[in-house]
Amino acid sequence: MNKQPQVTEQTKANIRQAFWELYAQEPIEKITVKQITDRAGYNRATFYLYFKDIYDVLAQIEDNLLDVLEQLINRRLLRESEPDFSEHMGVFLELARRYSAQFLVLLGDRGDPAFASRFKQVLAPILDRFLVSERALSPREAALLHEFYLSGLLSVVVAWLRDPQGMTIAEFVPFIVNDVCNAHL
Amino acid sequence: MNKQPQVTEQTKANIRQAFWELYAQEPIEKITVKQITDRAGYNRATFYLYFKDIYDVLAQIEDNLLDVLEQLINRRLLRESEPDFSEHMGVFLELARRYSAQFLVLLGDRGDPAFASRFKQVLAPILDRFLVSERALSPREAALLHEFYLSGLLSVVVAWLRDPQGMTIAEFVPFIVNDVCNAHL
DNA sequence: TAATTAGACAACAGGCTGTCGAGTAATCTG
DNA sequence: CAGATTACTCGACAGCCTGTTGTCTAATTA
Repeated sequence: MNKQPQVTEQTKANIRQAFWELYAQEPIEKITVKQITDRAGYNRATFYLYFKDIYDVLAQIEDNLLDVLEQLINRRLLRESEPDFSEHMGVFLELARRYSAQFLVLLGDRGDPAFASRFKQVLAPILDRFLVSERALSPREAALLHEFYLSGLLSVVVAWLRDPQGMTIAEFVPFIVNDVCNAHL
Repeated sequence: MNKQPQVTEQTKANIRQAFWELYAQEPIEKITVKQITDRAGYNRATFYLYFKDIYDVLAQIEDNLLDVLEQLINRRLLRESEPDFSEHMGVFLELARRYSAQFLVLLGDRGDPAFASRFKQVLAPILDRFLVSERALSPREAALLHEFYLSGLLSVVVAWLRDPQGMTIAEFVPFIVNDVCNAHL
């Protein structure tokens, strides 16, 4: 029986955690490997056993987060034969709440714009199922309308996450459906 | 007559230009002062006469861009007693086109998320004049709706800029007004 | 013409990065 | 259970980048 890999995983997790605590406080370009390993309690060289550089740590965290999102979408949302927007929104908002600490940092002012792009790519197929228009749009117009809703919805969800004293999911969903999206659902 | 300041300004402009050429190609954290000054044809130390660090160069470029935008808004748009959304949009799109190279980089995947925030703050007062809702919204709801449109419109404009072969301003404005925003104008 | 100022630079100290080889502890094998 | 092997961690090194200081040159001023 091999017990070592657990040590490795624990070490990686500790380093990721230390990185994340720093990343929530200061921009990534000010963070040094020494800061991270000091905080995690390892030698600086140990960092390089598990990560290529500091951006690799961030990438792993992002990949993991997008994986969770993708699983949710593929397993719970895209399978339904009669999709319901409110239900989809509710499910998504629960996930957003659970990972709000990460989302708020990654999508915030010190965050990673590339993450926002990837996030939107993952969400795109869901929006496709609901977006309609009065008038028949050209492919180009449809793509732009899609981009509008994708960015708008993502931003409004982030704004909602930023205000923990604000609306509950039960209040927020009908607001989105009735007041924000009423034109194109 | 003092001719020196012109030399200074030219030097700064050369350094800014060299930085920008690099920034369009690679992420800012990979850029070194040496790269910039080599490209601009100065000694590395000269850089520090005019800029605090590399982020200071970016900040100056961003400030300048937001200044231009703010001037446009204060002088041409907010003064009108009977504002017209289509006209505002058209004026804004001309500016966006003129500076599209900068906007596309700053608002793109390798860009600066803080710039997007500041950009939206500058645009906010304009949107305030046009955004309405069927139902009376609470302040919290109104803020969220505002955020939705601000982010959505900015993203759709960026998507439009990315596609130079795409719609003209004359085609794009009515699309925005009639197909995208029809619910809340 | 002499003094002052602006502009540019070479050189230095200090910090961070990425790597390599050595050391220690845990696991496997005969 | 003893010796070999593997997993894991660390100290140390070379090289690059940063930010600053003092110096040199050329232009401006008096």
